This record gives sequence, structure tokens and C-alpha cells, in this order.
Amino acid sequence: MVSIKDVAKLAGVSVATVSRTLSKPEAVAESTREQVMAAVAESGYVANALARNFRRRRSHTVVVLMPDIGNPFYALVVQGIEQAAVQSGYQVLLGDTQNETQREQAYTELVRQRTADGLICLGPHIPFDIDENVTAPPADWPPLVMACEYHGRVKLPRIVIDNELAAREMTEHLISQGHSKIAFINGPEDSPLCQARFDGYLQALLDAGKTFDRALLMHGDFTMETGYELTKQLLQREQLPTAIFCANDEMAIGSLHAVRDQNLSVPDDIAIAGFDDINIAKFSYPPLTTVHQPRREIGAKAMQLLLQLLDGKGSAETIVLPHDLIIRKSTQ
Amino acid sequence: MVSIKDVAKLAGVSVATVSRTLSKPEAVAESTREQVMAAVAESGYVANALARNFRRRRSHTVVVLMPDIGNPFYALVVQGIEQAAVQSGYQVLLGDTQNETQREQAYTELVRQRTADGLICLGPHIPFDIDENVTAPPADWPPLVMACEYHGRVKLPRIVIDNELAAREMTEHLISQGHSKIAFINGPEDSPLCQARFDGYLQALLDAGKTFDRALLMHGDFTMETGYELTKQLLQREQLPTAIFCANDEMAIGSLHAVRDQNLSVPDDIAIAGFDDINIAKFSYPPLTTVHQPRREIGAKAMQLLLQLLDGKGSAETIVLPHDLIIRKSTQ
DNA sequence: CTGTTAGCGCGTTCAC
DNA sequence: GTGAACGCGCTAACAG
Repeated sequence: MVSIKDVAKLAGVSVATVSRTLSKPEAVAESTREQVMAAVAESGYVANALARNFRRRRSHTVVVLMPDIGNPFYALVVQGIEQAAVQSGYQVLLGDTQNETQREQAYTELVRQRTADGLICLGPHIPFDIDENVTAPPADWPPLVMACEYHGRVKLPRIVIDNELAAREMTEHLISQGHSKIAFINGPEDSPLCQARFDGYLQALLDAGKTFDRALLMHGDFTMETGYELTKQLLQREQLPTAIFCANDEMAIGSLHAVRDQNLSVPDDIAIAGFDDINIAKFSYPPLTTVHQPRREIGAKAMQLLLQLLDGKGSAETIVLPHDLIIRKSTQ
Repeated sequence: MVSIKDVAKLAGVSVATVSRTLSKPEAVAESTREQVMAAVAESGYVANALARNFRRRRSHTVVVLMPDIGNPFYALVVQGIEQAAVQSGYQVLLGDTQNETQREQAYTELVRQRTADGLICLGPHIPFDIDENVTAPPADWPPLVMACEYHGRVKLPRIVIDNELAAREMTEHLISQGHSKIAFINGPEDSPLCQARFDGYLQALLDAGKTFDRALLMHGDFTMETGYELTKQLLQREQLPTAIFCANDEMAIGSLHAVRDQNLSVPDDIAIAGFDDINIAKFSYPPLTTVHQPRREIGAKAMQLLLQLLDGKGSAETIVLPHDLIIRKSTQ
């Protein structure tokens, strides 16, 4: 492998000059610069990033903790992260945690080992033991940004949409369509994001003078399978809901499926709404009413925030990005 | 940051002994080992992977080149890769190329820079200039394994299913359902994988004594959008096909959508089949007949092959994994 | 503007 | 079984 020494010898300069020419060319005389570049070209030299990172004490790599790589919602978020990373000379290490604490910790360990400089956490869970009263990230935590989900108490930099508002708007939309028995299939109970969505749902009901029926609230795990199963349960009740609001599109698609299995029609018998606006939402049958999240932007902003953090100019910012109600045929 | 020196001092031994204790404990006396481990625990020492990789000239990282991170087909393949990688102490760097040569090359560059040790290529395109007559990978190519797709001429290690057989079986299934006007919405024309699927389709038609109608062959780009558009075109013909076989599930879902838009019924008016068996296939309306690919296994095997290559015991193996015909309601 | 020098943290000789 | 010494390839500090 050709190293910086070889180039120096070939160009007739010192290794320091080669290094300088490559990192800040303007600090080098034009004539020597040309010699060096010629030597680089001739030798086919490529700087060894392993050595450079070692020396600079920066891996220029970030880990993205994804709860489930199979969940299509995350794809565009990761794409946003990745684009922003590449633009800044960073790489993205993929961390599929399957919601397992052990795997989260293994990936977090990469930061302690200096394999990665920081973390972007897409799920609700943070891989640290958190003391009861902690509200700010302790000094021994690595640079960490949350995207989409967030922690209820610890104030970390985060990129979100206004989940409560979005859920309220969707519920209002359903109410405006004449629904009053609106079931809500939410995600995991312990997720602050899901709590916010529930709050929005509840608020809309109360604002409209409706009562909240505990029996219409269910909790899934964001998969099509649970959307299907929970909807089946709902449809075995004596009193059927007239609308089902699911906290993500995948559960909504499972829900659609369950409703059709009972030979009921969407939206005539039961309206169904989702959340996220993943690609498939437009192509479901019928097309799914949902909340659009700017996923790529969420990812890009998260990466930018992390870069700030790594540059030492970090703060526990919360960035709220705009969402959008997308009304399609599943509710009207 | 606590380094190996600090541990050595604390344990009262040399850095060499600490290094040995951590890499091959059996080569060290039990008493010193205990001292060292105690010092490690006390100091909270974590070996600096940057330094270690530099020294060992291995990044223990591989790049996965994905044509499109938003394509759900790849998610499970990547999961398979990632699991196998983690098991062997490797990390996965995500390379979303968006089918752009420039981005492919940028990621390939990471290997030359020693940021990564090798590549797994999920798309049909290899980021190298390939001479006309080359059939084996030139020596200056980095360790490279192909998964799912493959190159038509250059013999690279690859993990595939028998695409021709699978397409033939699917076409035979459609024929057995009484169809004779079977449209085929294939992927990009220049993909060897797609050519194989076409061959299978053609063979099944000919074996059954049917003729191949050029007008029933179309080429999309594997997105729901093109599945939708191409099907719309098909449905504007005078002679409608009675079945549409799409080369992946996403196009099939777009196709379903287009057929419904014309108030035609699936499968009564037109049967539709896909390929891949992505998660959503089971939850489409109607559920989609498709070819199941063992995606996680494909990924895992690809990673294993790459590790072999990196250990110098590589060969241009082709591994064919079993597929499975999944008959659902969209064709019967 | 350029060269010399001195490490970064670790793994690996080679003596002892 | 252990320690001293060296060097991986590069960047940064300093002197000139």
C-alpha cells in the first residue's frame, strides 16, 4: 500500500507538506502543490482513513439506532440522516436493535470504543440507566440526538412533529365526518409519543362534547399484525365503532384488512385513518387518510443537530417540524 | 480518556501485558491476569477501536450498497447482513446509492481509504469500469459479494434464488388457473435478474404451447408508481390481459390499484401476481400471490461469503437459496 | 512557506 | 511469563 511517505519521496518534499497539501492546499506554495498532486496522481495514493481518524480522534461515523429496520417508516428518515451525513463527510452505521436493550447497548458501546462519534436514536428507548430525577443528559452520555420519538423527562436534543396536535386534527376530521364512536389503536403505552397522540385524540373528543370510551382504546406494537388482530377484537363487540384511528399506517393497513374480512366496507361501514404517510398509504385499498410526517427532513435535521453537538456547540434543542393532514378515501 | 498505559500503571505491569491479557488471556499468568482485569474494571478502560483497527489494518466494517433504502424488499436482507456481521464483530455501513454511479463510487472509495474492508452489492450495478472481456474480478477490485442481483458476465461470489425457475413456476401457476393472456411487468431491461425472470416467463408460455405476445411485456423500475402507470396502459388496450405478473410486489400493488381504479375485480377480471413476498403482500387487497425469497438468509449468507473473502479463503461461489411459491387470493 | 520532531494508542517483536 | 522498544500512517506543534 502506498503511504504518505512514498508520495513525499516521489515529490521530493516532507510528509508534512504532503499532509498539508491534502488538508489545506492554500497553505502551500503553488509550485510545491503541483509537485505533490502530481506525485499523488502518479502513485495512486489514497489517504488511510484509519490512520487519519486515529490521529484526529474522530471516527467521522455516527450510529443510528433503529427499533426495527423492517418498519418502512424509518427508511426515509435514515435516508435523510445519510444524505446529511455524507455531505459533512460522515458515515452512518446501521443499528437495528429489534427493541432489545442488549443490542442498543452494544451499539452504544461503539461510541465508547471510538468507532462512532455519536448516536441518533429513532426509537423511544434510550440505552442508559436513568436516575429518577435526571432531567438533563449526564456528562458521561455520548453525543445523542432523538428523532421521531423522545424521552418524557430527560431533555435531549430532538426532532419531532407536534404529535398531539396532529392526532387532534385527525380526530377532529373524523368527528367532522359525523363519527362519534371513534376507536383509537395506539402504539406502546410507555412511549411518550403515543401518549401525546392519545392526548390529542382525547382533547378533540372532549372539545367536541363527546365522551371518552375506554373500551375503544387499544395498544398495538405498530405492526400490521397487531392492527389486524386488535381490529378483529373491536369488530366482535356488540357496538361497532364507526371509525378507527390507528397510530401508524402499518396498523391501519392491518385494520383495513380485518374490516374487509368481516365483509364490511371502508369507509361506508367503518372509516380508517393512519399516521405517518408511508409510501404504501397511497396505494392501499382504499387509499389511506393519514398524517404526513416530513421524514427525510426529520432525519436531515437530526444529523445536523448531532453535528452541532459534536462540534461542541450543542444544546438541548427541540425542533418541531410541520406535519400535514392527508385526507384520502378511507375516511370519506 | 483512559488508555492502555493508565491500566498498565494501575495494575503495575507493562502495556504489553495488558494488551496480551485482553487479546489472549491464556498466554498470561492467572495472578497477573486478575490484577489487569481489576485495573481495567477500576479505571473503566475501553480499548480504542480506532487505534486497534489502525494497528491491525482492518476496519471491521463492511459497506452495503443498496439501490434504494426506501424499497422494503431490502430491509430484511440488510437485517440478515447486519446480524451476521455483528456476530463476527463487524459493523455495517449503510450505502444508499439511489442508483447513482457517483454515490456508488463514493462508497467504494471507502474501501480504498480503509474505512471499510469490503462491499456487499444489492443492486445490479457494480461501481467499476468493466473491460469487455473480463469474466473474473480483477485483482484491484476490493472484496465484493453480490446479493439478490448479479452481474451477467463477471463471476463474482453471489447469493441468489433461481429467478428463472421461480418465474416459470409462477407463470405455470397462472396458466393452470386458465390464463393465456398473461402480461409481464418486468423490472429494468438491463438487469440480468430481470432477464432471468423473463426467460422463466417465456419458457412457461412456450412449454404450455402458448405464444409470446410482445405487447404484453413491459418494463418498470420496481416502484408502485410504475406498476400503477404501466397497468393503466395495459388496461387501455382493446384486448385486456387476464393476468398480470409483476417482477416485484411493489409494482404488483401499484397494479392492483390501477385495476381497481377501472372498477375491475381481482382476481375475477384480472389476476395479479408479484415477486419477493414483502411483508405488505399478505395485507394487500386482495392478498398477493407471490414468490417468497428467503431475504434474511440471503443477507446472512452474503455476509458470511464476504467474511471468507476477507480471510483470504474466497472463491467465486454462487449460492442458490430456495424460493417458495405463495398462492394467495389475487390469483384464485 | 516548509521541514523536523513528536506523538496518537495499540499490537508485536525480541530479549530476558 | 513478562517488559522494553518499535512502528503502523498520519497530523500538529514548532522552529527556521
